[in-house]
Amino acid sequence: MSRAPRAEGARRNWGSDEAGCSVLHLDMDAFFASCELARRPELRGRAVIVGGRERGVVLAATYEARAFGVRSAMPMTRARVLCPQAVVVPPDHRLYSDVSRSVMEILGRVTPLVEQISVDEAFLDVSGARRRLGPPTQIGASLRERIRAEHGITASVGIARNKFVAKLASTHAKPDGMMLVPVDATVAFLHTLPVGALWGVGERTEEALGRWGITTVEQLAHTDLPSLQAAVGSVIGAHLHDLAWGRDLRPVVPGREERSIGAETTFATDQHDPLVVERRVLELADRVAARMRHQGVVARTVSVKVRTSDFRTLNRSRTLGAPTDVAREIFLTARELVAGVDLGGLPVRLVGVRAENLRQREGAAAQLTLDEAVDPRAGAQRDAEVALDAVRERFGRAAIGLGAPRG
DNA sequence: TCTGGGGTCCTTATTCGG
DNA sequence: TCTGCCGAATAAGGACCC
Repeated sequence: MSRAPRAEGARRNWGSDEAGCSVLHLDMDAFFASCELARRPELRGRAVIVGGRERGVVLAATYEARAFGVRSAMPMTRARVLCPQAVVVPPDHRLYSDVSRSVMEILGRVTPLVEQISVDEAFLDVSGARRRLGPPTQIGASLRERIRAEHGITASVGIARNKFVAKLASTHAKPDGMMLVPVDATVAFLHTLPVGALWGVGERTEEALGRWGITTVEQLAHTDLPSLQAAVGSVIGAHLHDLAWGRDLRPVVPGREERSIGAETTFATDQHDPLVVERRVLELADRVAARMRHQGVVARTVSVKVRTSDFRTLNRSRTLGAPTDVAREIFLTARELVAGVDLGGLPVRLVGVRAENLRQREGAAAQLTLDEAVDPRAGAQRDAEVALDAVRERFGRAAIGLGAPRG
């Protein structure tokens, strides 16, 4: 699912010295599509695209589909034109997260130092596992084999001295491969790549660098820092310069806490009716709050996102007096924020609700109790929503919805 | 061709209290 | 009491990642 550009020149054997290379990046190939193939083996060998309906984008495509130019994040309409014979499968996120959890368990048997960075990839620091399990390449090979045997999907592995280089190595090992970048080959490897391969260089930054004549990592490495910072900003400039020389001191951090929880949806057709938008905001607030309660967190800030038909995106946020995990409170705040957005007369394409400034509910308990003392209904509302959680746990999400509060 | 949904982080402007 | 300055928190937007 990675969109980072690759360089054919970088796809070669860079040597076999594993000394100092303890960071392993594991990335599952065409993950969503691989999961679908694993449960429907009759699709193997065919062009398969996982993606939504009319207004969706490609979430994953098998390599057979990619041969026709299909890429992830491409609008489905375009993908169907490029590859009309492809089998299109709607996404089943429950399946993918189940497989993901199981794969992460496999990784956890190697070392507790596993940092999951998305549903389909993770970093491992195997420095402590070498004596027990052998060199990193051996650990990588055995992980790939176990994932294939248990789930029928392939994963690629990059091994290097730090996270950033390991990630680039796995990208260039795909599909179904493994690449080691020895410490003393790191700079040579990086300097075969275009700037767009660097983590943090997207379309805009690539453009900005291009205006300064910088199109390759090697050129970036040899650009003096002040010029670089003038081109892309001081923080990003310094960061990219470090990366271009293979310097990345970020450690592998297991179990990072989430900073925000959100939900958003695009309407099937652009929406003029504010009541329909409001109804959707309620559903989203409900989903967000349920997830917050499930994870035992409360939020101090509520933010909304509105995208108009011309694809302009507007954000509004408000920090609450006291943290909450109650859908009703999130909804009431979100509704006000959305109502305050100047749409310029345009219909709404997308609306989203996000809870930010998260903290554990435990630590915030005193504040919550105080709040409930001021307004006892807040406690009652929360109790009602917890009861809803229990019903949904037994009968499914669709079993029961949250009523729209008045006022 | 017409652009999802889940996030993180950075930048800049504004506000507010001391 | 007024002014200026500073730092922290907030708000909005944007780039980026998978």
